[in-house]
Amino acid sequence: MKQILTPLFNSVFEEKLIDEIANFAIMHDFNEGELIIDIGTPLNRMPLLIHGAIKISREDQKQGELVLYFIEKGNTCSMTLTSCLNNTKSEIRAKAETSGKLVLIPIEKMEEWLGIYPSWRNFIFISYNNRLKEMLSAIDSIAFMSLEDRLWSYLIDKSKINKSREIHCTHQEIAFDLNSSRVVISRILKVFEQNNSIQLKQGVITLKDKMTN
DNA sequence: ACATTAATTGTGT
DNA sequence: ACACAATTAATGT
Repeated sequence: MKQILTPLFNSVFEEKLIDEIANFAIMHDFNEGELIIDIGTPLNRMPLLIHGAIKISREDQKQGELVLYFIEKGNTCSMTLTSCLNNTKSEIRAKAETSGKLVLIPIEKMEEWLGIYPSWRNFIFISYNNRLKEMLSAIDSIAFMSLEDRLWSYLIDKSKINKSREIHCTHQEIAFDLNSSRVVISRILKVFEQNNSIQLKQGVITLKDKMTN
């Protein structure tokens, strides 16, 4: 397991810490679409993503789902961190966007390491900050951005994550992620297509224009 | 290769 | 938001 961890984390963690992780963490492979954490599940391990991407979303009282952000390799989800530390249940849902691999770290260890390894402390702290920022922009997008803009950044996010200009999913699924209706998404996508920033096929959306990195 | 069906997407009200 | 039309993909014969 160490061989897998080292290339990703050797610039972040000291070697001794990587050894510790290798000793105590459990490796888990997952497939696209797999539900990794659901709302209300108690958390006894902290996930650390190795490959692939995970979609973090929140659910409304009724049926509405709303995507908060995506996690990429080398990161963890700070919402889960909070839940782990407080020993509370998950407030979010984590679903695999692509297939991938993650390691699960027991809570006791993650707490123990906080006191021992500065690099670990740092990592947790940075993760918190990053996610907090993403949360803020998620809030902004809901509160202030038009659906059109939200959809656009959603597309950009997806293409970044899959490292491809091709996004493979139906309008229905997007609508679900953005907590909107399919018809609306279709209409906006149609506009994007007419603006020549997108190409539309059934089940596939291709970004043509600039990458707004 | 063609017909049938289901799923996805487009449009008007 | 809804209903329905049109298009595309999947499946059987």
